[in-house]
Amino acid sequence: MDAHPDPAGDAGSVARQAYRYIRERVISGAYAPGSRLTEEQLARELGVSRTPVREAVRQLAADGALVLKPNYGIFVGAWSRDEVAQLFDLRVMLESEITALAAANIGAAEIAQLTGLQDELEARGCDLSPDNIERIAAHNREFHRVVAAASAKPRFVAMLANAIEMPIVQQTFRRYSAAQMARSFAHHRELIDAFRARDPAWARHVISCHIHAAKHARLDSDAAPAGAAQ
Amino acid sequence: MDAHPDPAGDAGSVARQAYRYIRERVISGAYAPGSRLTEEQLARELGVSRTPVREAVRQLAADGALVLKPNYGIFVGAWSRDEVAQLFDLRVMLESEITALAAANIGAAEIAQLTGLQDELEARGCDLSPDNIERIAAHNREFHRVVAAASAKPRFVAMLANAIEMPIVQQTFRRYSAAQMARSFAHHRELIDAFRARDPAWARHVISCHIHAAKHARLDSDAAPAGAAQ
DNA sequence: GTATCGGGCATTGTATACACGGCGCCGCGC
DNA sequence: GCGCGGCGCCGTGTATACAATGCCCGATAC
Repeated sequence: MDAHPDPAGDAGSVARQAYRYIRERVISGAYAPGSRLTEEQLARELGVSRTPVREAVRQLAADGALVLKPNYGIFVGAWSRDEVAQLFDLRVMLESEITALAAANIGAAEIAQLTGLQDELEARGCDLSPDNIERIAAHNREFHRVVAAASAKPRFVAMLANAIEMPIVQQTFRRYSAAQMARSFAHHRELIDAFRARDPAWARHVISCHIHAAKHARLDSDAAPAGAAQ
Repeated sequence: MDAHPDPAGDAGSVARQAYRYIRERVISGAYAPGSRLTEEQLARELGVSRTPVREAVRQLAADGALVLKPNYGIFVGAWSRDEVAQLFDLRVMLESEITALAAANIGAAEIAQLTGLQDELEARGCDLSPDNIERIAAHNREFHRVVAAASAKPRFVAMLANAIEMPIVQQTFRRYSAAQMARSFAHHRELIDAFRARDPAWARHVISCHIHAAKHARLDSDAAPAGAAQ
């Protein structure tokens, strides 16, 4: 894996690469929730020494992706169904306020940007294959990021979002049905309309619906995961 | 206080000590905002090697207390007046919701606990000497932590609070006048009464006032002292 | 005088070696 | 057979050595 260390596109330090690698494995479920890891094993997997691995692991522990037991071990984070539900409730609070702010402050350029993003999103939306889902998720994050930027407090909103992102992103969005995806897109469209109307209250309620729907999609997909391949 | 989501490492660990030491120096202003630090200097100050210092520094960067420039240096976090104001606005959002939840869920035991804390707080309140201020601040944090615990989502609320704590705690609360302190205490008392009445709306508005007052106290205290250079 | 290029140096980034501490296992005693 | 204490192994915690990187600043050309 490090045998081909892209000479030109050194996409960051080794520690950063390790961070992304481990994070990806945690999110995708390759490391089972609650399971134990060791620094040395990760170092071997990545073909690097323990030092950058330690750095990545500490960072992921701060994100909540891993839990460290001092002088003992590293464990993959695990959240109960109830905790995930709590987290979505918190997200409703946060994003409602942020989106209302955005509706009051947003400019025409940003609305156009959101429209463009949503066009691309829907162009891809028909294909639900795993790797395309990944691209859709990325676009979706970008959409929400632009909304956060329009709230006039982008830096701190990002910090908050980061603090609670991990338990939510783990496995989310990968199991959306076509109907759920369609509803999600409809919410985005309605949100853009609310922005065009500069109507904070409308925007607030749209985003509330959006996240509530996501919450239940997630909880349902946790409950009935049998069929899908990992 | 075990519930405190402090970064990994047991209390005696060198890395943990380094974390607390540097954090304290940043908060107290011993390291001026925006100034540059080096790992080696910090290691010498603490009498340890760079390794645990690096760990502490990374943690503090995640907290927002420090800013790292890759391959170059470590800088103490600095926030503009406007950013601090934004942060307090965000806190109003968050704590309003959390406090309203707490008002709906809180039990008699927790109300008694808050009352006890507030009694202690006011017993100390007359003395505004710097080291006593520190104790008052600790009690104040504990008060708000108990409220968060009553919101039925303590773990994630703590994560959120942690994410935005640093720019606020830096220098805050140290310059409260006697009148401001008295008002703060009055808010706490009123909040307890709102909890007794199980009135979420009342509690929400009390905490809003509380944080708005804190915001302006902080902004004024930033403006007043000799540091007019910035 | 000013802009640009290149070498030196300070500082971070990574690897390796060693120390410390906890957990589990085995043997002993009861 | 069961509980308890010492011992060894495994894994993290810390120190040190070396490599790589980016800024600072002087030299040089225009």
